[in-house]
Amino acid sequence: MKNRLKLLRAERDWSQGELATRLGISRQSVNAIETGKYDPSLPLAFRIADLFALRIEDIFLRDEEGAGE
Amino acid sequence: MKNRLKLLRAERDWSQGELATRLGISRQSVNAIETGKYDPSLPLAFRIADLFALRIEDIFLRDEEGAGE
DNA sequence: GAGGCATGTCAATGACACTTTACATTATGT
DNA sequence: ACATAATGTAAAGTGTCATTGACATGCCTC
Repeated sequence: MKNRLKLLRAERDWSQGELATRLGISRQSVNAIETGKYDPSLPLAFRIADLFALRIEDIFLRDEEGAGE
Repeated sequence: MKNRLKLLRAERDWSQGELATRLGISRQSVNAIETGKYDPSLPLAFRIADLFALRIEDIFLRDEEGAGE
């Protein structure tokens, strides 16, 4: 399960801490998700999608998706 | 976090056990998700969406969504 | 009424999501 | 050189996801 979180965050010039605050989670959780340590829970994935006004499928990708690029 | 799992399963005439097998999880897990005991992990949510050929947002709903119906 | 099937639920266990505290690194500014 | 901000990482703790095994119910059929 890959994700485009780091990219989306960079587009908005947000630090990990700032994104964490907006999501109501810890900075370390943001870091862990970005660096692929684990996947967020489904409710958190929805909050992330809402924050960026995107669909979950546009932020989180199956491991094959977009891999060959 | 609500979900339309029971409905989608009924449309296909699958038992909880049959759905569980197709998803590679236990029957009790299917039951627990359907009865709202907990939400699936994000990877499992993707597997469910793939199985029904739907988007996650079309199966799992924020608590407000479609509530007033 | 006995047998099978689908469902709901409970207890116990292991794995993972998320937390706090803490430390190291790198870059920037004074 | 010192301080600050951002990032990466680690350990320990809590709660939730998901597991198996078991038991009870209702339905359907024989």
